[in-house]
Amino acid sequence: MPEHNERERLASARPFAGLDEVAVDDAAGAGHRRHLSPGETVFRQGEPADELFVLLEGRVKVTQVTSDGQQVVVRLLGPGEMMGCVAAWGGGNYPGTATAQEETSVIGWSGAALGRLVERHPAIARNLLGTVGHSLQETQTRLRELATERVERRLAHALLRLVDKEGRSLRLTRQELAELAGTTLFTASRTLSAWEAQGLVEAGRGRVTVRRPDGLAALAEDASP
Amino acid sequence: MPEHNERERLASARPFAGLDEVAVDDAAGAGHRRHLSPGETVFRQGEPADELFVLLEGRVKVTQVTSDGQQVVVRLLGPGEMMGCVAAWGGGNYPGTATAQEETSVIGWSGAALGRLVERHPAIARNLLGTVGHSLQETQTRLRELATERVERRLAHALLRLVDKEGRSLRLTRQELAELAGTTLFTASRTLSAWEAQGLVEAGRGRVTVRRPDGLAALAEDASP
DNA sequence: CGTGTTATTGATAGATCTCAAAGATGGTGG
DNA sequence: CCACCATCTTTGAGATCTATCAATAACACG
Repeated sequence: MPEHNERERLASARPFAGLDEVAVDDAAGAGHRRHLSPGETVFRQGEPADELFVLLEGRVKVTQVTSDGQQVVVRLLGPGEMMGCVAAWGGGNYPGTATAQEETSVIGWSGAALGRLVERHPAIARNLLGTVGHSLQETQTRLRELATERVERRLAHALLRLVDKEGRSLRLTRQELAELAGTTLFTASRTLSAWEAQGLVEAGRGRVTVRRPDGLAALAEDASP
Repeated sequence: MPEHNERERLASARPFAGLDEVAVDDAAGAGHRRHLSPGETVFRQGEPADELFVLLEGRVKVTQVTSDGQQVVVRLLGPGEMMGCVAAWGGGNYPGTATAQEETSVIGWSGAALGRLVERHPAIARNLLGTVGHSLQETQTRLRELATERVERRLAHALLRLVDKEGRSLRLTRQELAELAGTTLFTASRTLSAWEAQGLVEAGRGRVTVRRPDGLAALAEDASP
């Protein structure tokens, strides 16, 4: 409903950063909105990737499942972030599933609409490239962590990344945290318990509050406690 | 030396796929060549990312090291592939180190030159986006594998990916294979020994030949032997 | 106050890493 | 042509982390 608010959101979203009002309005006009309740999906893994989305309001989780049912959290998104970028270059199918975590609204553009938009405002192309590239770097970093680091450190890194994006009060289950760090619910729970005993975090049902980010950072970087 | 050959290489490289001759020549003219012997680096982790490169000839390995010295192979590149794409959007520093594995020649463009090139030939922007996006997808897949799969499967996947790109005869050490799959030299060696006993592969010093890709695929996908 | 989800904790087994030692391999220079 | 060297590889034994399984507890919600 609040058009004004929506434009602000778009203007602060990565793909449209630094664009003038005209361009943002043009983009806003070309896209179409969609509202989702918790549990509904923006797109599903394997579907043809025909649209690119920007999250206006709410939180979205992007997951990938293996053939045998195991799940990984690929990304957690907050307002202003982009998803489904495969659509931008006609890349076939969505590689993951995007699920709303709370009341969420998104705005989406079809590949064709996006093409026209980029033609009118070439800066968008550069922004898109930067956004995707940024994701690539973050993913490569996670890859390196997963390949070389122990579970406790990976958990610390995962939490710290979330704190950077969303603040110290995080709303996620142990299961989700585990999938982010590539471990199991049980190990995540044990680790959080230990950290809570050390006063590093405060944990509740579906909730983790980081008390001492510096303490976690020490765990994540260094070896010694 | 062979300008003709070079243009063919560029034209078949992902960032320039589908472009007309004029554009390819323009790109070739704007970039500058560099030759590297085994062990020399195209760029190093942490250096300011000022150039984007396309590999014309040879093989290049991109690695990332952790603060405590552990190493991961982020990518292995063959002719026509792109590296250092961070430079395309002024993204700060190279996240990894690119090392020549054999006699190698590359062509590079500064961020500014690339900007001008994209202005003259907008299709390049779309190609770049597609290339980076493709890397992102592949990286996310590896991430999922690393998070959910056992070492043997990860090794199988790593080999299969290489076979797809370079054929059945691969030139890599156990160490490199291990870093690709996120495991140790020792486990990689043991696994290859087992596979060799089953006739799946043939291994030598710095060399792996895949005899039965289907057999590896069965290991990688399914659970049963 | 049930009821279903989420979290905790313990015991156990198994995969994988670590460390150590020895065996191949291929290139190089005398 | 051969001996030598650095590098790569194999294999074993033990330690350790982490997943797995099972049982219980805490929580939120209608």
